[in-house]
Amino acid sequence: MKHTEKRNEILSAALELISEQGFHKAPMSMIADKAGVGAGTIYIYFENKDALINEIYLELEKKITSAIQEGYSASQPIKERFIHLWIGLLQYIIEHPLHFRYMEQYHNSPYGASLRRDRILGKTGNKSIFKDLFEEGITNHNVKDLPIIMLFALSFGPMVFLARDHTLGLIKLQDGHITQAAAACWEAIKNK
Amino acid sequence: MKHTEKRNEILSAALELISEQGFHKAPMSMIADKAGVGAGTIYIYFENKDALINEIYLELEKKITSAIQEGYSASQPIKERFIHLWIGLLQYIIEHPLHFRYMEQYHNSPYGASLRRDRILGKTGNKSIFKDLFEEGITNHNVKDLPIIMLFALSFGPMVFLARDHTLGLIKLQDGHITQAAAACWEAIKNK
DNA sequence: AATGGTAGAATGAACATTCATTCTATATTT
DNA sequence: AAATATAGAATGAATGTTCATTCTACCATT
Repeated sequence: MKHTEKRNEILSAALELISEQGFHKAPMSMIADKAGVGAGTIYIYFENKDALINEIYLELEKKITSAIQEGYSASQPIKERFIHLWIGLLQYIIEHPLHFRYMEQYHNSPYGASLRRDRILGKTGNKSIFKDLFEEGITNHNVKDLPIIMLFALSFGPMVFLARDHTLGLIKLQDGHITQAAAACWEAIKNK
Repeated sequence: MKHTEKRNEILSAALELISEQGFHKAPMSMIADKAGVGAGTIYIYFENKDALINEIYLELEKKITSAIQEGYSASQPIKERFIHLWIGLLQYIIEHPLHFRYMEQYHNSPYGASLRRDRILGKTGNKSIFKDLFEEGITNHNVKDLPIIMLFALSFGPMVFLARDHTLGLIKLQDGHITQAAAACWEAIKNK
């Protein structure tokens, strides 16, 4: 087995266990077993458990970012672009429940809190496609002139709730529901 | 110190530590210290750590439920009632950041996974002020005819995001922001 | 002195991490 | 080509730490 392959085995074993059981119920020994690898081997590929956890997060983020860009056309009206991105992201979440559960866990842990703080308060070239879209919308008076972070909350808060309910089986999201929810979020942020 | 007092000392020490550090970084010994009590004493008042954790959750739930009912006037128009409840709940969260952080932790843990928000939603016959309001709105065509759980997501998803950002110090919510957010949520669910 | 309640030390289980040893694949020599 | 040497990768038992929970000696009250 090649170096990269083994690394990926470890990453995906950890992703699966942590998503399903949480950080504390996913011991390194169990991750090693699931990856078909010795416990010590993990430490050849990752400095420690924290590093492994952060690495998984970064990889998921990369995948999600590239997934939602797909089919994005900068030439469309802003409303259509917003709805395209919103639906694309929710679609991704529904198709990758483990990824979503992992991100949730991460965000609700010290790991995620400090990362988020750095991202938002630090000024290190933190651009995102959504941020760009919101800024454009504010400039052109298509979107309410609110702090970006509030626009994020209005757009993604409902999405996360819906995704959670869906993965928990409390609701079976139909295409119609998704379209309606996207439109409702647009109505929440659009300028009247 | 009376029996009830000591019990409360333990509950509030645990609430504070767990809110700030998370379940696993809040050892029983530390809770005991903070409560000014021996470690073993906690086991006189609570069967084990799980029981303590669940008890805190139940007490918080009771407090929050009664707090949001305050000043609620069933005779007002539905929009005003919605905004009153929404702002009241966010206000409570802002004034009790520890309570909010605790609830968040709990929901994102094995403990809370089962309970979930059917409590607040009143899925199990348990009357809920929100559910009633949404149902009334749908009947009278003031609110979009969507599944209750979606209306819930649209209304409270943004609130949870805002509260999280606020308690993390990422945003300082002004009264104006809160009012605007409440109005935006109403716009998301109202019938056009 | 007997009772009831409490403190905090003792216990043992779970876990992350380390490290001495074994294995494997490639290079070097014959 | 076969035989041997070597680097570095992999292993998993051992270690030290952190906890939840239990146990015992002590204190206050009667």
